[in-house]
Amino acid sequence: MTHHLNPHQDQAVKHIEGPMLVIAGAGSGKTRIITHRIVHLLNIGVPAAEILAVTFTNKAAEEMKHRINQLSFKNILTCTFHSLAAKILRESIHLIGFSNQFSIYDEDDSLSLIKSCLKTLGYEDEKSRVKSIKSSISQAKNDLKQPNDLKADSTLSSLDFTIFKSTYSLYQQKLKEYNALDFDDLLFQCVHLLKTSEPARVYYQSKWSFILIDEYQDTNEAQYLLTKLLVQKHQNLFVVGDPDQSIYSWRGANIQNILNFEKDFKNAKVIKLEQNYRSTNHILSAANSLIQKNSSRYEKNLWSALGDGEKVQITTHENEYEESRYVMQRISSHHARGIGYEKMVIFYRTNAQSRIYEDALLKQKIPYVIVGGISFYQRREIKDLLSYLKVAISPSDFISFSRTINLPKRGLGPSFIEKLKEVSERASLPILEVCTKLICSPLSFIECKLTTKQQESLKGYLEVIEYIQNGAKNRIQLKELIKKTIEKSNYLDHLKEDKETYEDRKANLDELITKASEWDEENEELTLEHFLEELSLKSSSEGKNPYHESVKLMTLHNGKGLEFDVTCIVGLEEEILPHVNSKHSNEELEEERRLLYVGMTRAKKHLYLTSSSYRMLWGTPRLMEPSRFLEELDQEHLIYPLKKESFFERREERSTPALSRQSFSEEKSAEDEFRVGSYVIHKDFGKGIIQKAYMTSLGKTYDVFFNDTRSTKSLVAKFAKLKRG
DNA sequence: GGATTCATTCTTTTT
DNA sequence: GAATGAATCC
Repeated sequence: MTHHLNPHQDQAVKHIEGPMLVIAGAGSGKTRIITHRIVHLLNIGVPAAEILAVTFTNKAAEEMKHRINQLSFKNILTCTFHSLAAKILRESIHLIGFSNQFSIYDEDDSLSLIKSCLKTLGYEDEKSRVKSIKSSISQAKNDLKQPNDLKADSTLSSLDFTIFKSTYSLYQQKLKEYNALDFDDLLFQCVHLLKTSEPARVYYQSKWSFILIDEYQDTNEAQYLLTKLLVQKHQNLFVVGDPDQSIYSWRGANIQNILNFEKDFKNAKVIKLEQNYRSTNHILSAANSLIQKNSSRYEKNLWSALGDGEKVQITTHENEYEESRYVMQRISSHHARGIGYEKMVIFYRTNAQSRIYEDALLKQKIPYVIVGGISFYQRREIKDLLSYLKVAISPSDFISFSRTINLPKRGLGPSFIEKLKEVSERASLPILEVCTKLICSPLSFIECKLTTKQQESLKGYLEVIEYIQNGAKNRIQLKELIKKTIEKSNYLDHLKEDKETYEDRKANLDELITKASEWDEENEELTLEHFLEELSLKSSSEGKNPYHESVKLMTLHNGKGLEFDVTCIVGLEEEILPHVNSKHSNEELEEERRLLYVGMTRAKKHLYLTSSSYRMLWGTPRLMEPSRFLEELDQEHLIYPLKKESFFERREERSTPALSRQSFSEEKSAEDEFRVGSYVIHKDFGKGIIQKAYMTSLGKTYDVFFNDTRSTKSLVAKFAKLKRG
């Protein structure tokens, strides 16, 4: 950005003491305000060590550090809430009775722990609900509720509640036993620490006299309390956010935190930044017209001095292939006219939608990068290897132990693990120690009869672990440590079992080694613990070179904070955006609207909103309805390049039976009572939609997709008495 | 104990 | 349609 600070920005940057809230609309120079304010603080003599900048993602934290470094040589702590909490707990968690060498469990780790808890409690049948239990636990922790604080909720049946409560309880007990914290615990325990330990509170409250928080609208209860605890002494809290871009309520984010800022912090100053430096006006006005449909918001109106620009282009296509072809065409055409691929983005609501665009881009030989998605550190081979390191550091970490003990196959399968677990629980010994005892003094744990072969392989495993432990102690280079771990464990044997993926996975391991050697160079006194911590908190595999000449593909959630010349938002259909699961409540619906708003406001010059009439969804072809959000956009900023008649006439046309062009149906349906796309009601199955109409030996037959069961049934007309829906 | 096949489930977003 | 889990067979 080349502009100077406008008066509002200047006021924010020059602010020094006391709480301040900056409501920063999309494209109003949010990050710029934070970085400039930090530099301003440094310039007036605030020591770098007293400034703390908190962001929401690792990417944002790194970006901020980078931008500060462009303006100043001083080193400022920029981190995410989670990494801040991890840092604090590493130093001080012993004050509340945990070991400072805890492991951090990611989503997968905690899921498998919850699974095993359910099993222990005898709820075998509840396996399908692991995920919902996980999210309930997560929700409870975000609200800082321990198992005993829970009250039966009207939404849960009493049995469900019992299951939930006891599982949560056992899960916490196991985490402590395994010396592990999950993501939510990092925040939870950190708040707990600051609340209960006076010395910790005093220490951390005076450590940072200036705290800045980005994306404040996304804070949850735990993050809010952590913030409050940390700023209590100095009250120099500077938060920046935009309520209209709050898109993480499903993760516990509480929009009230930003809306109540003035009440929470006495004498808070508020500044609104409403000038947008990113988009041209048709785009901006269209986005404004959408977000104004939300009822609960902090009123503001963005404006831009960048001219009218182009109207927002709306198109509907026959099916998702046509849709992707159109997007390809637009991308190529802009590229031909001189816009680099890296300035273009394709946004979708769900990750599952990315595949068709990958295929299309591959076919067109257009370079692309998927941003977000399956992260490098969540790949199986990487997690396996890191688990080896984790067990070595944290010998009670049962989850990492059971992940690695039989990789490669050592003849030490589930039943062996089960037995060990029992012994370890009964003797309350770390799982690794049980193994050592088993080898050194086999008589003391008689129940575990091992074959000689098993003993040998267990010995082999322990040697690997021992090697890692010694290596860590003697500060061997990480690169060396990882290389040797792969060698000594014969892990590659395991990968070789799947020849298809072997090369890829091996390449990933090589990349891990490369990353490790980069770490070795960057930081001499880096310990293995630090390395593991950093990796467990990092989910995005930020591309090697972010400015690479390639089209970006990502979910709308991943788009926050970015901007693109050419922005395509695809799949604008009911059930996708807004997503099916968000349609029950108005709050969730408003969040979907904000999500689209975030996507639209990424666009600088060209914005495309596309949709399909038919789409393969959950394995079956479905007739899709255009997203309600399209109707909410102010018409004067839109254009429908593919059709002469307006989009709404098309919509009319499609809801009448005279549907002539259907790629998924047969033409025979012309004289039938129901046609493809008609809504019907079945007395047992409820409301449905005709997907296919055809003749069989039994007569007219329809394939009907039923909303209630989300499945398609083939029904013979004369037996199934279908009514018009 | 291990591998293969079959079946079922669940499809949102992520630190 | 993918990915996980259970059942079955070696």
